[in-house]
Formats: sequence, C-alpha cells, structure tokens
Amino acid sequence: MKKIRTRFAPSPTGYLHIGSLRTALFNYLFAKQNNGEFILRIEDTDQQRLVEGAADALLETLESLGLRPDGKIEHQSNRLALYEKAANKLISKGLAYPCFCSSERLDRLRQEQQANKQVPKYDGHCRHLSKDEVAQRLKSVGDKHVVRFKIPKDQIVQAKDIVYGKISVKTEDLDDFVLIKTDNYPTYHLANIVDDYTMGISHVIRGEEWLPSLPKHILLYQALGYPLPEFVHLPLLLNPDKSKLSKRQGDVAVEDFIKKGYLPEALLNYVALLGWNPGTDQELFLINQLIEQFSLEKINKAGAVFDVNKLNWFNAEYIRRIISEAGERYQQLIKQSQGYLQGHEDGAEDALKLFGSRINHLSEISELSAFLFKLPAYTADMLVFKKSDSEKTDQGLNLSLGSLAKLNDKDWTLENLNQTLEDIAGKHGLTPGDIFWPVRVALSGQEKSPSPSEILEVLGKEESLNRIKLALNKLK
RNA sequence: GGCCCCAUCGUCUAGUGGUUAGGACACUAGGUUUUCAUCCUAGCAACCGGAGUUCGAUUCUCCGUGGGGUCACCA
Repeated sequence: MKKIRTRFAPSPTGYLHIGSLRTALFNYLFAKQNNGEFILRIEDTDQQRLVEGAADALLETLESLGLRPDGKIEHQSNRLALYEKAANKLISKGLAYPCFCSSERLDRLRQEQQANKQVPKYDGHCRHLSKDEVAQRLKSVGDKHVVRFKIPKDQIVQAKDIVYGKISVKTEDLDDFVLIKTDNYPTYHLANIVDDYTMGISHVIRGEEWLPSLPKHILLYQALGYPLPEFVHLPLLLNPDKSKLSKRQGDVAVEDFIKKGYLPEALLNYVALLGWNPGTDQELFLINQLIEQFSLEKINKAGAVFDVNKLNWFNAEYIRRIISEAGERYQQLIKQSQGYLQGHEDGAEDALKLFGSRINHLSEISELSAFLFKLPAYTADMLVFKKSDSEKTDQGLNLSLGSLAKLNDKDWTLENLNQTLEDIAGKHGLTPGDIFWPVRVALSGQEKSPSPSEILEVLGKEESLNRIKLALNKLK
C-alpha cells in the first residue's frame, strides 16, 4: 500500500490562523493514524507579502502545540528550478504560453468586463501569438512576460473530493491562469502541484476555499502527466455572522490564544471538533485519542462557526483536570502561570489552587489573585453580612482573630481553619455567614472570592491576622 | 453577476424511510453553600420552504429560498 504523506503548506505572512491550525491538525492526525508523514512546506512564492521570521514563528507555534512536522522543512523559494522546468515542459508541449500583457492592460480589461457585467477573465490576447513573434519578444530586453496555462476548449473537468464528492466544471468557465510570474516565481497553482507530486503527497487536505480551483489543478496534473492525489477539502471556519473566519471579529491568531493561556490540549481538542465528529458522544480527546479515532469519512460539509465560549469551556475543563490530577503536567501549568504573575512568581501554585476552577484561561489569574500580594481596599459596610449589623460583624471578627491566633503554624491547615471558623459560629449562636463573610472580605477585600479557609491557608497566619486586625479598625 | 459549495436547537453536532429527533456549549431554574466558581439535578431550544417518490418523509429527487466561497503576476 502506498505511503500516506500529508502536508501543511502555509505562506509565511504572519501569525498562524486558527483555521490553518485546524487544517494542520487534520493533516497531522491523518498522517499519524496511518503511520505516514506530516510535512511542513513553506509557500513563500509571494515576495511582496513575505514576512521576515514568519516561517520560523509558524514552526515554533506548531511545535509548541505538539504538531511536529516530519522530515525536512521545504521552502518553495529554494525550488524555483523545478517550477521553471515544469513550465517549460508545458510550453514545449503547447499546453502553456508566454504572455506579454502588461498589468495595466489586464487591469483595463478587467474593468471593462466588469462595467459590461461580464465575468472578469483573461481574453487570450497572447494565446495565439506565432512562434516567431514569441521568439522575438523573448529576445528583446525588458519585455517582461508571464507564463499562462492554456485551458483546453470545450471540456468538462471531473473532480473527486473525499468530503464533497464529485464536482464537474466546464473548461469555458475557467481562465488561462498564470503559472510563472514576471519575477520568475511560480504562482500557488504551479508550485503547489509540482511540489505535491515531487514530495509524494498522497492526500491534499486543505480548506474549502480551494475547491473552486480544484478543476484547474486537475487539468494541471493531467498536463504535467502527474497522477492525482486524493483531495480532501475541509469546511470553512466561520465568524458568528457566517462569513469566513477573519480578524476583526475576534481573535484568530493561535499565538494570541497561547499568550492568553489557552492550553494546547484545549485548542487542539476544540478545533478537532469543528467539522469533524467521532460519531459518539465523546467530546474530550487528547491528541493520541484523536489520532486513533479520526477519520476522513466523518468530516462534514457545512462550515462551522468558531465559538470562543466552547473553547473556553474546553480550556477551563483541561485546567481543572490537570490541577486535580496533580501530575507532571500540573507542574508545567504552575510554571506557565508564573508568566502572568510578574514579581509574584512564588505565588503561582497558590493562585492556581485558588482560581483554577474560576478561570477560562491562565492570564485571568493575574487580576484574580492580585489581592494575595497586596492589602485589599474595601469599605467597612462590605464586611457586614446581609441583614446582620456591624456589632455582630465586629464580634465575629474578634472571635475569629482570637481563635485563629491560638492555632500554631503546624495546625494551620485547610481543614482546621474551616473547622475553627465553623466552631465559632456554633458556639456563639451566630450564623456561618456572620463569621465566614466578614473574614472573607477582610482577607480578600472582595464580595466574591474563594472561601476564607482557603485564603487563610494561602496567606499564612501572620498576614491573615494582620488583615483581620485592619478590618476591625475599619469598623470603628 | 458567472461558477462552485452548503442547509438539524443561538452555537458545535448525532441520527433514522416510521425516534418522546440524542449529546455538548451557552442560557434559565433549583440543590450543595458564607459569596463566587466548581459539582449535582431539571428546564428552554432545531429538522429553511414547496412539489414529487412513498402507506409514511427531517431523511431520497427536483425546484425555490437563504447563506457562504471563489473569480489576481495572493496564497
């Protein structure tokens, strides 16, 4: 059986788009599932849009998510000779031709066609130039040209896609598209096909936006005498308004999600379920389970709206799980959390313990845990619980202060602390709220926070007693 | 506009020629509780329309409608 080889082929123009991540993931999953290879190919044939360092950043992001490419990373800019050779072969077979039309002429043509409500299309101006004429033009210095593919007349192109099925298009609807640009770089269409062939790609898995150019590609494969790979077009990722997912309507850069503290587990898991499903009720998948269960047949056709809400849920879920498992991954999480606690890195584990069940992404702990590191500001009436009065509050705080002071460091444990506070309420006929509420506000300065015993434990005896004393002063 | 693709709760989706159309997120209510979050329970909520095929269509076919993609010397 033929070796499975997939590729992810981004152009290095900036960040990694979340939709591209999904494409990369599906390529990765399918390759790994079949013991195949997942190849990264940098499509840097547009010298204008190329961004310095973007290719390295792309690779780094992929690897940080665990999607490590196999083999050498290819850059199309290093393979120009290959494309030129392919183009020349087509010209000599009469399947492509040099075109000397200026971009001004093409612009004009397009404008006229649009004004006349015609479909913008190359008019074939250079398609029928005589051999002599071509030779002469080629010789004259400064006469720039491109190479165009000669779309055959009156044919129907049949294409087959694993997701979308059979698609057929009349060649009269196709344009003599450019293969080689005036700067001698190939266009996407040529480079892509030459590369997929020479690199032995068995399955071309890419976004649905490529579906309209599939017939062109099929024609090119045939002209070049290459066998066809399998094609798998993935349904688009959508904005809430159903348009193609884009910046402007929210984050789309994977790097930004990572910066905010979204975990690789959550990012991959969520994105895997956009346009694919396992056919069961299972929703939580680690990468190995995805590799095991992924299948091209379960990819669906309709676009999927990218919903940050659900991503948040996955991320929160993984954070909670990692914390409760308290394993190696938990240590990594603590380390990562330190990045959000400048100057208070030591508090990362405490912060995570306190707020792990309260955050969607790690960067949120920065704000939530701020009160741990500085004295809270609040008003005296915040200390008073519901219909209780400040006298009761004063009593509750005093009793708490007394009991807590008696606990030695060794007994300063979550369980003891909680018991201590409960006992006070019980012994003095107070409601739990009369004790827990003011102590909690005294410690945190907030009306919403983790429970006082948790905060007491984290703050330690000295700091805790200090804060309660300050609260008592506030009441006066 | 030409060409192409698509259509189940608000969102991601399962599903079948006969189902109480299932799950998850979000939302609402209740429980636990000192607040918030977690956790538990319950609830709300969908087959775009028409015609045809059929004993019977959400499911198959056609048409319509709606949405999207694409029409570069960008990928």
